[in-house]
Amino acid sequence: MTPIRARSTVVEAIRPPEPCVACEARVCSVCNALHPSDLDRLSAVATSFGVESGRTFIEEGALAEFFFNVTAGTAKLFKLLPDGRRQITGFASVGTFLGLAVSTTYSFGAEALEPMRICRFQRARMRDLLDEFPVLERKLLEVAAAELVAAQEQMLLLGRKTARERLASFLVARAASLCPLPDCNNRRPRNQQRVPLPMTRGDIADYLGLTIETVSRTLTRFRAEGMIDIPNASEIVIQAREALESLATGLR
Amino acid sequence: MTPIRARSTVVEAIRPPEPCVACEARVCSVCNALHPSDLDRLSAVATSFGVESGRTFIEEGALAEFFFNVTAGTAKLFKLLPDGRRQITGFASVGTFLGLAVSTTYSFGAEALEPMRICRFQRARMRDLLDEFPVLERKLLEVAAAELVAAQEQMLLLGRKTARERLASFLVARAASLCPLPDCNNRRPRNQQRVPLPMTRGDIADYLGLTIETVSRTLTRFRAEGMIDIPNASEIVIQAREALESLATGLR
DNA sequence: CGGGTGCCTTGACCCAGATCAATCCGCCCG
DNA sequence: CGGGCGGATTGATCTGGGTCAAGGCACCCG
Repeated sequence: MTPIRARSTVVEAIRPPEPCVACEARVCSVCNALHPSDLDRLSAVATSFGVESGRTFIEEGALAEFFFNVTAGTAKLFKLLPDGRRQITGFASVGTFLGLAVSTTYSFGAEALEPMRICRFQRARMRDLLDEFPVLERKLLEVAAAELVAAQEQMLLLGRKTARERLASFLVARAASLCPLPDCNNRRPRNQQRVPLPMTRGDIADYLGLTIETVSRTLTRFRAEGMIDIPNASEIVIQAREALESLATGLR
Repeated sequence: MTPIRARSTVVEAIRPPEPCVACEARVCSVCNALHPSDLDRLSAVATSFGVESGRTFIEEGALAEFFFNVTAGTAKLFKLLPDGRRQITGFASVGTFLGLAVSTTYSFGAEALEPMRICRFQRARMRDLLDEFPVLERKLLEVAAAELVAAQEQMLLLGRKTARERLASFLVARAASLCPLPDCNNRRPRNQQRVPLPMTRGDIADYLGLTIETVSRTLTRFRAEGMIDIPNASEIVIQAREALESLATGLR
């Protein structure tokens, strides 16, 4: 309700937030590094707020005042060229920690794909918290290292993979991210796995360095080849995971 | 002289190394985070060794036993697809810290472009060191965050920039990396700046997601347009930095 | 000093994916 | 129920950069 900053990207701010101990997103976020008994220290510096779908809540180049932690929903992270060309560098979903910038300004923008709930920390206060809990800093380093590995993988995709390989990689990665646990119920059939795509074809294109048309055509062709099913535009069903996986890894 | 591991990628190993206090690379590396009086702790776990030009000293997929710190020379870091397609994810020069992998295996390979000297730390021992010196861990987090920002910039390049924009970005970035200091002597003329290119055209191509031929043609065209000079294949001279910079940022 | 080897450059041609241009489809709203 | 709207799909065509193919050039080594 009450916008916090001049450039209102915030829809609704609640303070105090639901306490961190009760946070459902905690298990899959950096906050999990803290001992439950220390969570009230975290709650003390966190502010939770909602973001409506389509809203930009991080502006590339703006003063980087906060760190963020996604507790619900999905966002796209992107960089822009002056003429409007866009590269989506990743999608942030529940548990994602955002804002690990070096500079004083954000090096990327973020826009909600779905209604979101986000936890926000003042950078300065976060610094204190890191001093207090080295285990949290270690966790952040782990997360950063993992993202770096993912970023390098994406460079390989963008620099050297064909359109078919890019789409296959994307679908396989999406499917895998649904269920990091080996025997999640969604994974049981392994094939027939339903993969939600909360982003538009345009977003997928901007993530994979392609055009909307190529994304659409390639998906249509995957369907014709029996590798996927497309019950509706925002969901695909994997029909031949092996085939997709070997395409994704460039095995032809 | 004495190869250390089975798969000998190491040319020469010296133990004890030149002590860290005397290391010329320290000022531009993470080791600088430590107080000089603590450097002997670092020396105690470090091993320095030389790598000859062309030698692969990190094998993608191999067990990640070490962290590395480059103290002299330059390496290319790359990922491969099964059919040999290659993406160079970065170049590591003096001060670069390598091996921030999450997994137990390296997610990229590294090959020396020039004769190198490298400092090596057992991962397990490094862990102890990080526990002992949180300031070192903080420094690593900073470095990782900076690399993440650079990786996102590279994704924008690979996904959305034209060949000309890619080469312009590359040359401008190389020129800037020569001299992080604002008034380094090399920078004085700002134009006429000599930029060494220790990598081959093939390496540049694999870094920018292009082919050798496109790299060569584009550089030739830059020369014809008066933006650069090419005294020899492994060096260019920037003649019109403004023009290159606006090309690099996509301003047409 | 000559021949070889590994880049690098240049030219001719080709093609994967971009661009341009209609539809189409699902969904919302009056 | 109809019409408008924002994606998504599909078709036709174009093109930037890839591929294939000759040389060229620098450097090394015998």
